Amino acid sequence: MNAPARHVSPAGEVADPRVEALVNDLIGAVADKWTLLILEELEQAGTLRFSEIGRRVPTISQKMLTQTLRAMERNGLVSRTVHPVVPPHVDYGLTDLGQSLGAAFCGVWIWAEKHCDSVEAARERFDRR
Amino acid sequence: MNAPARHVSPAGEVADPRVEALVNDLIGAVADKWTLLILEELEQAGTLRFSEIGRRVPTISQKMLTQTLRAMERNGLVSRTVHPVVPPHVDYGLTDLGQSLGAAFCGVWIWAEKHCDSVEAARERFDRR
DNA sequence: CGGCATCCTCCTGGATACTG
DNA sequence: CAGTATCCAGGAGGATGCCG
Repeated sequence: MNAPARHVSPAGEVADPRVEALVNDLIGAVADKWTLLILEELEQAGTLRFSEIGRRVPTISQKMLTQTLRAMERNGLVSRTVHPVVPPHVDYGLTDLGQSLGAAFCGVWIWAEKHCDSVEAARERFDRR
Repeated sequence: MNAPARHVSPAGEVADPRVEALVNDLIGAVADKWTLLILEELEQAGTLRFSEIGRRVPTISQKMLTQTLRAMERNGLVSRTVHPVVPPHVDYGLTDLGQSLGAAFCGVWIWAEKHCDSVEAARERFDRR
């Protein structure tokens, strides 16, 4: 995901271009389908094992699961705890940063739930041409 | 974007599976990099022409611009007004639905601005291995 | 169990050229 | 100006197999 352009914060002031590139990049990294779904699951459950997350997000392949978890870990959103036992046991949980992101996305989930009918209606109207 | 699994709303109650699929699909449709950036621009400017949006989001190709605007229009997020003059003049603006989505994403932008340093730090820590 | 490596396919998305 | 059409490369992402 490359880093696009200019952004003026909701507060109104124009951001320094360096920060801005970072922010846009960050939005791209974080506003990802799998990231969002995993974030949701971890927020609900607190802590989950690798395979548990897979079960809760059935449409994700384990490749994407690994990949997404790794990216989230790199971005400081999740913590990964390996218990040195056989068979292996790895727990994933949200960091404080991850939890704050979950809270930030809460508004979007609510929006989606509230307006999914409107969107569906809009789609049908649009498609009828 | 296919439609994944189960979702429990922030309010806590388990959603009806039909709504749920829609919501997840909606998240996928809406949590898209270009959609977010265009949403931001239209929210700031109120109304923009096709080429003006392109100028404000320099990294977007005009193909993706057309495509994303069309999808947003279909989802009822933007309204498209064609002025029948030569040369053509087309205005794009947010609908009420689009504005409400912009408001919902506001929290995410703020999060990104507030925590981009933490994320960068986390990345450096992670990469140092 | 929780991965990583490999292979292979498809779709996204960029570049370019053409039109009303 | 605001698109549509075409071509093409690269990356996303699924399937499978192996390892600690």
